[in-house]
Amino acid sequence: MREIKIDPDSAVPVYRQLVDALRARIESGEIEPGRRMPSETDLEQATGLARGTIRKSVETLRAEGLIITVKGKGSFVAEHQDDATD
Amino acid sequence: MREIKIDPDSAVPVYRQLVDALRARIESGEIEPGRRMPSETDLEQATGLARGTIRKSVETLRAEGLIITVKGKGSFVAEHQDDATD
DNA sequence: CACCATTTGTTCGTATGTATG
DNA sequence: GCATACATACGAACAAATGGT
Repeated sequence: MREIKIDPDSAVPVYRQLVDALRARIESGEIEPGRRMPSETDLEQATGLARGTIRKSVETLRAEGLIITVKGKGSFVAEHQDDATD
Repeated sequence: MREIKIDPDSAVPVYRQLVDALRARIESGEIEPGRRMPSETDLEQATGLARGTIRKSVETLRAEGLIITVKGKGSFVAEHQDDATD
């Protein structure tokens, strides 16, 4: 896992910073639809954050519909349904 | 497996208590270098702890260099290299 | 060879306690 | 009180390596 820079002194909560970083990777296409996201353990190492915090970030992405999560397997970038109504 | 007493109400985390108990068995020579450690399942029964907790203890011993682990086989007391510089 | 039991490895789900701002 | 964040702990599903039948 590549390092993910988190600023613990920022006014932006660290879990939010991680949400933004992961969303950027998804929306840029760096992690393609159907591909697996880094595991929670990977993200712990990449960020230095606690697992509970990682999970809060991942849950946010899930709530946004950007990923789906399967127990025992991991989280995967949603195949979607781009939000564009166009 | 002989029972391993764990005090869930102790200020010492239960995974730490297990680390200490296992380290004592190794350092006393009760489990000799090269011999296999109790399996995770054995330790679950001997302690009543969850497997994740057992694994955390075992990982600590591994990090300390006291044991080596082989997937599908088990963990074995390291042949070492006593830390004594003597 | 196929099958199965044992064993460790990986991953997510949930809950509790503590501390800080 | 509430949100954030860390550590601990239990539970569950899935995966892979090993060894014996």
